[in-house]
Amino acid sequence: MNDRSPRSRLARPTGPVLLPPNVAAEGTRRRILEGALLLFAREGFHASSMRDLARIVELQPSAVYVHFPSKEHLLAELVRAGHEAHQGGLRAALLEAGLDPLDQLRALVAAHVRLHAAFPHLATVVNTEMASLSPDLAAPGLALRKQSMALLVDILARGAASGRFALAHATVTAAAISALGQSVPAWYAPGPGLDVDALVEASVELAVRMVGAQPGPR
Amino acid sequence: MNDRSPRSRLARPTGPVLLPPNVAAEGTRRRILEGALLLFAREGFHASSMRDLARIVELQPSAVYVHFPSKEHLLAELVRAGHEAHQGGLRAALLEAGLDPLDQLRALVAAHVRLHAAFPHLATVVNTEMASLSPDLAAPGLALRKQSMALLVDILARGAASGRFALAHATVTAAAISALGQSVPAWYAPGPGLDVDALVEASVELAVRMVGAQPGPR
Amino acid sequence: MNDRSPRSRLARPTGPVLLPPNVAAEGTRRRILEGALLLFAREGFHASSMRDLARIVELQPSAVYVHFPSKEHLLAELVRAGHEAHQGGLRAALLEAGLDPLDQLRALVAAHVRLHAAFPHLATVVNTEMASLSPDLAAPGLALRKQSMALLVDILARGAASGRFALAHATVTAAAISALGQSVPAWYAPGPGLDVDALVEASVELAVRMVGAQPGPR
Amino acid sequence: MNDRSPRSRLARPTGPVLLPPNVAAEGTRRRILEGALLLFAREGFHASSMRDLARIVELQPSAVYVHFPSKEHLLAELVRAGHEAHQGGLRAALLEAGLDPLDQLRALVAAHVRLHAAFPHLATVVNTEMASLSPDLAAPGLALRKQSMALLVDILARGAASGRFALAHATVTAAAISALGQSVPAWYAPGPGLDVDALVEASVELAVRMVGAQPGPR
DNA sequence: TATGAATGAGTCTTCATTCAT
DNA sequence: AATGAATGAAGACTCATTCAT
Repeated sequence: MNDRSPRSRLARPTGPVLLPPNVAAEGTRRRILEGALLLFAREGFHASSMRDLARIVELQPSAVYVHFPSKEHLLAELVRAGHEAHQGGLRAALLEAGLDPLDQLRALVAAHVRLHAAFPHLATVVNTEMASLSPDLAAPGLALRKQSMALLVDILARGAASGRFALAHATVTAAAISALGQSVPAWYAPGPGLDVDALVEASVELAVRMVGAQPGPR
Repeated sequence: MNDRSPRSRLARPTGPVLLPPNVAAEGTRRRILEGALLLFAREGFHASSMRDLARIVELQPSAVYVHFPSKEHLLAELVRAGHEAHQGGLRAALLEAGLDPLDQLRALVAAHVRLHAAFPHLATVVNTEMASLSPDLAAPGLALRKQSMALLVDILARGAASGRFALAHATVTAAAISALGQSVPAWYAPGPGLDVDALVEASVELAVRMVGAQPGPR
Repeated sequence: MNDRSPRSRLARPTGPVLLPPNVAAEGTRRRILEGALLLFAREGFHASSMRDLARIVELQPSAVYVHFPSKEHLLAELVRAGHEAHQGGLRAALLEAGLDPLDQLRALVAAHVRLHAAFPHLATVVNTEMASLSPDLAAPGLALRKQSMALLVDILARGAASGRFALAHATVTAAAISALGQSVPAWYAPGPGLDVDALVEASVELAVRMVGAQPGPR
Repeated sequence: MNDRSPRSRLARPTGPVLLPPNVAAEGTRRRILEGALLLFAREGFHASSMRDLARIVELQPSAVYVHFPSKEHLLAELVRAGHEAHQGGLRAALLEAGLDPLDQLRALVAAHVRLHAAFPHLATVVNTEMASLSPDLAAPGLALRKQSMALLVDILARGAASGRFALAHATVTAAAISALGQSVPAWYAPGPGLDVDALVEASVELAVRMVGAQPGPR
């Protein structure tokens, strides 16, 4: 899972995988993206300077512009990648789930939480720095985000309609489940105390409780 | 939706109450604090310039420094006020609740959510910009935050110990309940569709479900 | 010689006498002058702010303007006082000396050095900060300075003409004697190792040697 | 009196040599250093702004920071260069002098005065603006200064011990000789009236008289 | 006589970005 | 693909000074 292969002595191994597999970038371009991700996640977009980034990736500031046209485009690329990975992860999970809304909820929440645990930096940047994007560059992400939320809302609606869920309040429940995942990068660090699978399992259980799942058909 | 009534030019009405009652500032100092709150919440601390702030409060940038020694101190003051209001709100709620952990949970969650709904700008700033504070200025807030979390964790622990709660996982549950309130400013706006009381009620219900509350003693 | 009398509890005794007797200022005005003297001597005129000064004299910056119209006028006052004290000191010394150029030289150098040892802060300010004065405010000081130099040059000239001195070079000698005194504040601090009288005596001896004094008439 | 010959607009002739040979800087970096030297010498460090400097060297203020990290570092570089040139000049002179303290004194004073006459701007900055340096940046210069003074003090001590000198007072004599050179930039300008060689010769003679040199061995 | 709030110009420095090489 | 020098705007903050009280 960690593909660090021996590289030239100039290589700067990045340790854990920071970017999801849907990011195609390689070489310097990828290093810049990873540096920006780390930097933006740690300092925030506006507190990060191109000089800081250049230092991290051991390049001159001007060299960054060979690969990305602006600081904002860097952020846009990360936000886009993050949203697509998220959306892709949710859709893939739903595809493997059956038609039962409860199964679908379990699958969706598991994927949602797992993604936030696996890519905490990216999730942080996506969730806290999208406001720093101009409307044009933010639009695609916003659309994906809306779709992801719709996925959850739809499951809740169908579960409620079928009597499978006893919702306290659809919107509030959706928000709570969404927040459950989004808050993960803020507090969770994988470790012996709580591994990712246990985190996911507990989160799923909480979601199931929140929707007031009724005894199933079977 | 904008209820600012026509007043004298000098009045500079601030519309809704932005700052909790524990903020003692008056006059220009208060106006600066409110302007900073609005600005920091909307743009983020690092994206907000003292020039912007000065423009908002209709002062020269240098005049802001008559009242606050630095931009960071402005943020620190807001963060401090926010944390104290939050802590105070939680403690007051607990004081009125009985000894039953479930009652305490209800009271705590209600206060937590209500505060986030009543002071969304302040909550946003406190939750997203504390990292912009130097360790010295951040410390008091961090301490309060820890205490607030301990309040919740403690209730969960006592409820679990007494058999009143059937927790899926204490830490995850605490995080989920905390996130439930913290996410409110990001999506909720009081309106006919969902008033604050309904939001609070639904939130409390979700928390109760999350802890797996068992039929009470009586 | 130190006239510190008991004053109100607000009084801030200034310790050693910083200003020569020809400075008439009293009360707050004097305290400001002394504070400015200390500050300008320590930090330099341009590195000293009115806020710093106000802090030193425990006043608000605006209160300083009640006594002096500007920062530059403060400096001008000090420079004027310094030059007048210097000039006065030299003239008084000459008055007591006889007609012999060597006696006059002794008297002049003694006064010159003694004044620099007695009022080192003032001498420092006068010698290093006069360039910070606008031509208008600098003019009186410049004139006095010229006169003081003329006093020395004249003695040298008369001594040379009468065969009493065997000068190496009139201008260079005058400069060296002048510098001999002016450098005192930079290195000398009264103490057991070298008291003022010894400093003065040694300095006079050096000057006498520099002019190549010949065996006297008698 | 102004010998700048007509050259291309871009040449920005600097006229006389302002910096000693031990300053390696070239191109823009050197121009900045020279501009800063002129400016600091004329206005004083604190009265000189980076804008002023940028205007002098025909650059944007920000471009100065490409070459020097701060205004203070500019000063530090000048002070360092000045001290090293001074120290180097003194040592070189002593190397060529024999073992006789009187010869050594002559050599030392000649070098001391000649350097101050040759690089008056640098000497001015070194002597008057070192106090504007933070302790860290001032330390190297302070150390060199101490060594230079020790060179003189040592010669005096040896001359006195050997009976070659009849000192009035070692410390005062050393201070006077030192001041003799340091005061040069304040009053001396090379010209037909007094050329550098004559200045040096006269200065050496004054120093010789000050130490009370006795008839030599030969 | 002194204060507290305010001003407008200025401080040093950093920013994202460009461009010739 | 990358550099080093440069730009012009903007950053936070300080300055000397004013003025109503």
